[in-house]
Amino acid sequence: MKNLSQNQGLWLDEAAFGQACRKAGLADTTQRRLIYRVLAESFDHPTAETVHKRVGERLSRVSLATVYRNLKAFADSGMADEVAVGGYSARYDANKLPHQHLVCRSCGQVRDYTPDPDSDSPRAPASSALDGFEVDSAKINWFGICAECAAARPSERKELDDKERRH
Amino acid sequence: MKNLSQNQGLWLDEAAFGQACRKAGLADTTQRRLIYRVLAESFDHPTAETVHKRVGERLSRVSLATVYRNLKAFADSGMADEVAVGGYSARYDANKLPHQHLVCRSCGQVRDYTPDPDSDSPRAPASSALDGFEVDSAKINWFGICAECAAARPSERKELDDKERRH
DNA sequence: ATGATTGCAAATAATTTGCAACCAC
DNA sequence: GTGGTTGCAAATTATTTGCAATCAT
Repeated sequence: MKNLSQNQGLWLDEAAFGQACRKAGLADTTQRRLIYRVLAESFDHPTAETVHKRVGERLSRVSLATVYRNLKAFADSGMADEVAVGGYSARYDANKLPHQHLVCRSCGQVRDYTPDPDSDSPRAPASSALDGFEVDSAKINWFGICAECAAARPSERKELDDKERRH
Repeated sequence: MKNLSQNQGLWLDEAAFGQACRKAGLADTTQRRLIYRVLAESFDHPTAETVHKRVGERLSRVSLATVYRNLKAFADSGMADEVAVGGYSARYDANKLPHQHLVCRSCGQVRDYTPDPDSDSPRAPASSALDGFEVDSAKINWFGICAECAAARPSERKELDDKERRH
């Protein structure tokens, strides 16, 4: 597990977490803290199930329902984002710095991609073209085949979990 | 219902549909045809439930399972796309021309947005930055508040269906 | 103290699947 | 004919919810 001191602004440290909770009207509980910490240190955009598994590997007996409730609470309060890439289950991401995603059609992995600020970022749509729709944020996903899957001959490719399918 | 003759390349006409089915190894059945037609004439990125409802308004008794099976078949064969915007259910889109989506956080509606080809489109990531990931397509969603929701005072805003929530 | 949060189990929602009858090629 | 497709009902999977006990403020 990565040390929290390596944080480069991607996630909230202990103090910032407490502050964010207070601002959102959320109590600062052991479970909540742990769920957030696990999410913040996961770079694979885990589902609720996966977060639950990882929380379980660590410490306490946190119920799956609590994981669901908290991931949603984080998303509602802006402490984390939902990543919608297709697939039956929701994925979450604690990285609040602007970034995009690379989604492999073969194995389903989701990687962060941070474009070069001035050259690669899509410009927000000109508001003149939107008759009144006010854009406040973007979610950009690039689909393709990751290096590992491309390297493996098709027959050897890591199969998608059923739950990851549907792109 | 819009006349198929208004098609401007967005969807497959009768002949092209048959051809696409053959290429994908799919039989050309009444239900399949009808489901595709309903999807192609829907501009709101409907869920399977919604497509099923619309198919039912039209004609035959097509089962929900068949709608699910076919929407997935269309997506697998490239005849349609899944639109992942968050929310519990999958949405589908028969429009194969490159475009982006505007998603209202308040009412959940999903609108097409076709950027000005040279100015607004995001450039594909430079492959040098992706260590081996081969991008083949993009899905771009802009989130915000639509004109109708912005106009309504907050209390009057059309509430999200539970199923539409989760952005 | 008071209200938010948790765990558990039961409920709901979305989607998939097995199988026999049926339709397209 | 033969294999793909459909409808139906039952099964699965993901997520939510009610409620009593417990924790945070």
